[in-house]
Amino acid sequence: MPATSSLTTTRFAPSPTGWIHVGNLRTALMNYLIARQNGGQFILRLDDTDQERSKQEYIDGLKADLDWLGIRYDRVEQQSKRMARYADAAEALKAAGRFYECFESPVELDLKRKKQLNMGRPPVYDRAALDLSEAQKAAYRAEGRQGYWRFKLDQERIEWKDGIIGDISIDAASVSDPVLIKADGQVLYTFASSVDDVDMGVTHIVRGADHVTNTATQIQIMKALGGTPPTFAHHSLLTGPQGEELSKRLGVLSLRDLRARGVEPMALLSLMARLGSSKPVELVSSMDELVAGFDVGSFGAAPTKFDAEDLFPLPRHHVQGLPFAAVKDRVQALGVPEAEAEAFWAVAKGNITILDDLGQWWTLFRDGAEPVVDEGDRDFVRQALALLPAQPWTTATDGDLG
RNA sequence: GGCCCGUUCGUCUAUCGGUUAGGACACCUGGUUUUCAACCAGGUAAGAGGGGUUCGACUCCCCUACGGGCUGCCA
Repeated sequence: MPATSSLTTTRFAPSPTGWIHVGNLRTALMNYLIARQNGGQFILRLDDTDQERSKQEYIDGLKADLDWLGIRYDRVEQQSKRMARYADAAEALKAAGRFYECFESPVELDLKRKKQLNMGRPPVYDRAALDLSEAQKAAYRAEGRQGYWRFKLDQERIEWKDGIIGDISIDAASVSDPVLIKADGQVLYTFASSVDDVDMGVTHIVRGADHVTNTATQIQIMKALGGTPPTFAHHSLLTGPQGEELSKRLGVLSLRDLRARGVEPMALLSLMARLGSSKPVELVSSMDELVAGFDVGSFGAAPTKFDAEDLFPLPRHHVQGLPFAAVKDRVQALGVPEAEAEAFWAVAKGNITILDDLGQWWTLFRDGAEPVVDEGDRDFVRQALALLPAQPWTTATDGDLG
């Protein structure tokens, strides 16, 4: 084996079209841990080929989130800066006869799909453009139509051994030839990603199960590019407590939100490195421990139910064990007088799950509370109150009451 | 509709034909604690349904049901 191919290289390739959330984090962390485990490279790759939706704001946010978690990348790549390379790769595939130009409009394609569905047939592209003569193509262009390009799949069963799913195969005939270059010239994710993974020497790819079908086509694209497909592992997607789509609830699960609420990075990482795996979830104190105890193969292929509430036992455990020095600033920011700050922390820490909870306890300490007494208990409580010794009550008071 | 994956305690899962079906989290009980949390000890709790194959099936095969994913000139 050549020495160059033995360097484990993984990547986290988010598209900067939103904030990262717990689902993304799982993917990022798994790839990161694999690189660290093997002394390899971890690349942060910004899949920003969709210029419409990608925003600098999200790139900054995503870096800040990774930084907060201590997930360090060895280098950053950006697809929008590699357009020339994609153009070259596209030319090579055209020359090799693997790219073919099509002229159907999105509306026409949509119509075709609907017809196929109505006839009970799978909505797979019929490859009509393959039969277009040069004269016909010229005629379309003369009409002002812009061609878009599809990758011609070899009609065979594409097989691979998935690090989580195991042996899996997909028949290329059941998949449409993927469009890789749009009519406006924009390179699509499936293509850019394949070119990058080959060029950057990526050896292991862990991603969500939503990419399984993509993997089949990408394997063929990578091979056509002269590359060797990496090892793939597709982790199951997170669903809500009832098995419903998680996306609806993602608002409360964005990393920036969790950070704002005082969730500690190691608590979050400890959970995400184990959730869905056969290994017990345990709070670790360092990234090294996470690296040492990580095993992609221990994850199951079934969808993972995830209740946001399950996120908090670990942070609670962690936060309650923090020394005063670690939270001093946070406590004082609440307006707790310096003289009382440490005592306040000592009493309040046992009652919180995340640091945010301190706020309501300080309010209680400062303002006192309105007693909640059931109607039927009023007399009893009044009598009890009357029997109580005079304030102030101290730790000795309880002893006096016997 | 087609294709892919899946279904074991409430949750995440172990088991690779013969087990008292194991662990972790949650929960309950007891201990400890001024209270709560933490901690310690113990406990409740599971193989979707139906057919096969086999001496024997959670495990292998088929069907059904259910869940997830994909089926974009998104990623």
